[in-house]
Amino acid sequence: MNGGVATCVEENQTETEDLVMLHAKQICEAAFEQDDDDDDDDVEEEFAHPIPWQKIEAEGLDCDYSLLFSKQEADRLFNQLEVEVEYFTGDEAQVQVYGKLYNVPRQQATYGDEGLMYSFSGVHLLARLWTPTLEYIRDVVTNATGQTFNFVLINRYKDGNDHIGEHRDDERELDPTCPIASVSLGASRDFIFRHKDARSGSNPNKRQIKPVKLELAHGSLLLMNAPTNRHWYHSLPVRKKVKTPRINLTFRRIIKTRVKK
DNA sequence: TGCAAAACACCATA
DNA sequence: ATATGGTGTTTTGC
Repeated sequence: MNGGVATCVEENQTETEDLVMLHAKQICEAAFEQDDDDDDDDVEEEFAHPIPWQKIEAEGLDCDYSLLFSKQEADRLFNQLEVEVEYFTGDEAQVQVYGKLYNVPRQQATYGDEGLMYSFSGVHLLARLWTPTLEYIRDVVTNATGQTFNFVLINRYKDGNDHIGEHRDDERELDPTCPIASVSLGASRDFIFRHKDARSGSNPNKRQIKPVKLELAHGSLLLMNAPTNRHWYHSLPVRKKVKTPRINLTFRRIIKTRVKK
């Protein structure tokens, strides 16, 4: 994940806010340029075609982005997941905020190793067993990153109205040394990081830190390395123009906790 | 082209 | 984890 890094960072055009925006198309072009004539003869076969990674860095933020799947394969994986994945329904699809119950504005599912417990919105649940497609994607991600994962959270955004608010991923039961690997399939969506000290409210230490905006493309992989999750919140905002679904898979390594008797 | 309305985005709040 | 409303910006359509 340290291979040739193309500079695709461009300042946003607006004068009111100059945020960093990475455009998927540029990343895509850079990736394929890189791939064309890069055949080193003396590397081992399985590493003969390393993926070009785009490094994304800011104060306390460290991510790597790449196109992991061709359009053809990403299409195939998307279609298979649309058949295979069983999403939460009923209570598990609801959340209570300020005393009111809401349906979460997306669909969610969790899969992982046998018997793996995880906490979600305060309750402890058992992950479903991996499906063949999920195992395949997990293994491709492992080959690309050298990291192993025992759990995946799936979020499905049926269109641009589905979204997720600003949050950090719960660290308590996550292996802090393992990055979170986020695979995107389907509609391309904006993804926004905001530093915790840049958030408003009663923050005595409020600082002016620019958000980092990415566009997560069909077939892409975003690696969120430590300590990103400690300092930066992230969200997937509403985008009314988006009319087609996106499936996001976040692979994690969960530390198995002792079950109380 | 220029304007006004509609749609969208962002932030604060509950 | 949310939706909602106020405010400011961008897009649309005439």
